[in-house]
Amino acid sequence: MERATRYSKKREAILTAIRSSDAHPSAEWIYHTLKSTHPDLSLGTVYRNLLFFQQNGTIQSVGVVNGQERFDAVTAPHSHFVCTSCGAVIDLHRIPMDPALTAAVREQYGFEVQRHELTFYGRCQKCMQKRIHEEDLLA
Amino acid sequence: MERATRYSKKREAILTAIRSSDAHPSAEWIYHTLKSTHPDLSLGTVYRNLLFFQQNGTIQSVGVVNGQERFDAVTAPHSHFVCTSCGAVIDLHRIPMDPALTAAVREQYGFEVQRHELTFYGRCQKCMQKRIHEEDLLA
DNA sequence: ATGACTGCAAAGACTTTGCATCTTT
DNA sequence: AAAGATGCAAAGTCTTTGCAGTCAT
Repeated sequence: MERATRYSKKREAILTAIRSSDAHPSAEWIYHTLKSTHPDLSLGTVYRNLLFFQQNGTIQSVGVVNGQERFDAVTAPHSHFVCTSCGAVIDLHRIPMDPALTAAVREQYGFEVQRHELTFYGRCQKCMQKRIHEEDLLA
Repeated sequence: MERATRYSKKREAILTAIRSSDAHPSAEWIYHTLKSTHPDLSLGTVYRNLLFFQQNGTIQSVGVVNGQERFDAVTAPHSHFVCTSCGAVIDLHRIPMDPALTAAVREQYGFEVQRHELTFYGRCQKCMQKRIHEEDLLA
C-alpha cells in the first residue's frame, strides 16, 4: 500500500525557497530563510521535507560542502563549480554535460547508471580578489 | 615559519592502507583495518593524518557517501562510480576525463580552477543481482 | 631537549527520530 | 475520524580538538 501525501503550507514554502535560490541551499539556510515568515518552523521539518523531495525526484543533492549537504531544484543535467574557499556552489550552464557518458558507463561496466555529476573545484572571483587584497596587506 | 614534519609509524601505516585499497576508504575503515596490527591506534590520529595528507596533496577526498568522507590515494584524474545502494566507490579508468574542461571553466567564468570530478551514480552489479533475487522472492 | 605526534575523551556540527499535537482530507 | 505532517527535544553519527604523555630528531 502506498503512503498518501497531503498538502502542507511549510512543505510548499520549503520547495519555493529552494526554487527561488540559485545558491544550492543547505538545510540550515532554508530554515533561517523561512524562519521570519514561518516562526514556528522546525529544523526537523526541513530535513524531513528535503528527504521527501529527494525521494520524489523533485530536488537533488549536489553533494556535501563543508559538512553541509546542498540541494538543487534544477534536476536537468548541468555542471557545478564549488569554491573551496567560501563554499559557494555555482551553476555552470555554459559547460555542457555529455549525456552519452551515462550509456558508456552502462555498456563498459554493466552498472545501472541513473545520473552523473561534473563538478569543478577552485576559487570563485570574490575569493580570488579577497586573497589578492590580503596579499597586499602582507606586502 | 614552516612546521617541520617527522616520521611516524602510524602515519606510514595509514597511507599504506589507503594505497593498498581501491575501495576509497573512509576514516572508520582505515581505523578498523589497522586496529589489529596497531592496537593502540586512535581514530583521532586517523582523522589528523587524513587532513595532513590532503593538505600535502598526497590523497584527495572523493566526496561524502552515506555520511562518511571517502579518500583516494590516486590523484591522477579519473572518474568514479558511486553505488547508491551499497555505497561502493569504484574507479572508472575507462571513462576518460577531459583536461580541457578545467581551462574552459577558467576562461568562461574567470574562476581559479584546481581540479574537477566526474562521478556517476547508480547501482553496481552486485546490488543489481541482489535486487533481482529479492524480486524473485516476492513473485 | 625540542617540538611533532599520539591516545583519550570531551566537545562540536550536522542529521535523524520518537512522541504528542496539529492539520488535511 | 483517520492518517499524514509538524514541533520539540533527545539521540545518533561523523569529525574535530584540548591536553597530557610519547617519540623522532
